[in-house]
Amino acid sequence: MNDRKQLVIKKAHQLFLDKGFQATSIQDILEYTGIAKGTFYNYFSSKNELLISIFKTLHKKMEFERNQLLIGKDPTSIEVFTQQIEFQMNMNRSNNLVTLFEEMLVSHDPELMQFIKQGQLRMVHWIYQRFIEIFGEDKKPYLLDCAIMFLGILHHNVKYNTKIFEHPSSINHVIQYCVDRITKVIEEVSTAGDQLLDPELIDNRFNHLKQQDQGFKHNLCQTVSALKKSMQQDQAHCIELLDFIQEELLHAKLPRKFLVNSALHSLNSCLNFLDPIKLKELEKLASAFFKQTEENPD
Amino acid sequence: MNDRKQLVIKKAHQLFLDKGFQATSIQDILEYTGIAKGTFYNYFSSKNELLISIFKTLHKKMEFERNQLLIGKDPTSIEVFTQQIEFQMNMNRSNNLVTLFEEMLVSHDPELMQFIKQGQLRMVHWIYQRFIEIFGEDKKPYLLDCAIMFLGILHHNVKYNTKIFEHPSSINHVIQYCVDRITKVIEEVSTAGDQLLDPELIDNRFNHLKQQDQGFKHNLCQTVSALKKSMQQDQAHCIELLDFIQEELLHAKLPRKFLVNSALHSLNSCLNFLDPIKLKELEKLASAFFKQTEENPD
DNA sequence: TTTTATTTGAACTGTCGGTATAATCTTATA
DNA sequence: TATAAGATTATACCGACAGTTCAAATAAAA
Repeated sequence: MNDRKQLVIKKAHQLFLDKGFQATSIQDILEYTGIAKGTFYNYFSSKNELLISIFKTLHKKMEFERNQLLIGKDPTSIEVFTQQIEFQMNMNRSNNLVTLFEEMLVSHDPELMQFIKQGQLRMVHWIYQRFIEIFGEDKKPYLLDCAIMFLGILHHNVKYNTKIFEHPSSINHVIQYCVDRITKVIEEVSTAGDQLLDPELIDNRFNHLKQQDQGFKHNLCQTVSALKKSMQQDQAHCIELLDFIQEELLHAKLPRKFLVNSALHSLNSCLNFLDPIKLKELEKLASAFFKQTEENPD
Repeated sequence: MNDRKQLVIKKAHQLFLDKGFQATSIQDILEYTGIAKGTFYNYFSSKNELLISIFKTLHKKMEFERNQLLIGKDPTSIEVFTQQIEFQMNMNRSNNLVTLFEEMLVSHDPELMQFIKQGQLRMVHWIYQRFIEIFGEDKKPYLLDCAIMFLGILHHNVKYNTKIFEHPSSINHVIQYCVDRITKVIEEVSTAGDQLLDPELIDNRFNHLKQQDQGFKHNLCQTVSALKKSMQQDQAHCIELLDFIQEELLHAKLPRKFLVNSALHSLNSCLNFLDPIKLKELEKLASAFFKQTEENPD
């Protein structure tokens, strides 16, 4: 994407944060960014499309950094999840995304509506998947409900703490409270066996994307963290190597096969510290991964 | 309020439900209602003010009927509360109030923003007060948090059940689920002793109502007891009437105006026993009371 | 019938999102 | 370096909109 266009996105974002989307006219954007009207309509076919561009940019950034927080951490740890939520809420707040989202809902533009609905679903789905990792597969039937309720509790508590009562309590405190609550609710709801929505509803929507990928991701994280746990002593360089492999396979645009293989080779010389079975599993995962990406390079 | 104006409010409401607020032009309203532009601006100073009028009308109706559901029922019963919520959610849904609310949030009109904030606070406050009745005064420190969370859970669950997944489960089922959940959360949170917001925050916002209410209470008791003292002889039926009025005005959920007026009328035929000045005062108090409750039924 | 209040409807202002286009500037290539 | 292709600018324009104004028409009250 053009640098200039990128700049327009950034500056328009600033304007929207200050004045709101509806209240910002295209003329405002032209003056603030210093481009001409013609250029604007070269970049974006409408004001709505500009808004979508802003959102896509932010969304990518958020997903990337949110996943970055998982690297080298235990995916089953609730504390890591809390940190991820904290990060996202802080980003939401500093970017006033909530307001922008609300404005999008109003637009009556079907494309925009679809986009926002997708975004909300992705968020629910992400929380749902993380809950499965954290609370275990056996709680799964209740975790879609709980993901939805968690978002409800979180947003309402944050809203009333900050906006309505202007309470000075830190947002992290509110988040911790919400995580504590949903943890108990998950316990309660799964012993009561009370289900509202079948998780298949959301599984079906997302598994066309990358069911095998989700499985792969899960297996990879599991295997890596199992390996870490299996270490006899604290082997800093082993941890570094494992983190690197996880990072490269999960988040790199173009994972470098030779580096991963080299890292695996190095790990093999630490067999006295590591569980050899799990290491074999990791090697299998990596080779399967590269086989698949070589067959299907997109 | 003018009948014609009332009709405009009703028809404009229909239009807003069909097309949305922003998407409905004033011209649309003029054509649909058959009034002239001049008339419109005689009735409402702007489109926003029309929206506020619509909301006030609906809000009054909702509060009235919601409180109607309590008459003769046990206010501590959770089932009655559930019915009240069901009624409100069904009214919300059939009137698409949620969408209208969202559109209001966007307007950037400070008056509108203030109005909606007030409305949301009143809803939270009502739930908070009902929770106190249902779960007891001892749980009070946690019930503001729980009222907020209940609304969060409820709205999110309803949204995802109906809008996003278009799940055919009845809304009453969803509501029951949410009530069950919050009941357990209240238990859990009060044994854990975990508080986020001090209920004083909302008590303080609404006690100005109570304060003027307190003044009224005081005057009423003073006047009634003065009347009793002013009686020349022991007039049992006068005392009964006075007690009835006091009781009805102070403690009835929905004081019956016609009964109070009838009682006052009867008392007027006892003027030879009663202080006429004090009786006039009592009549003034009663009429002021009903005037206020009709304007502001809560 | 006269007075008073309400309603009408058209003309007007100014802003908006979006279109169209001719003129100007950049950049890459021949 | 010259020139063609593409990007950018500036400006005029369109229809739709919210909101204003006001004199004339109409209805209601006296």
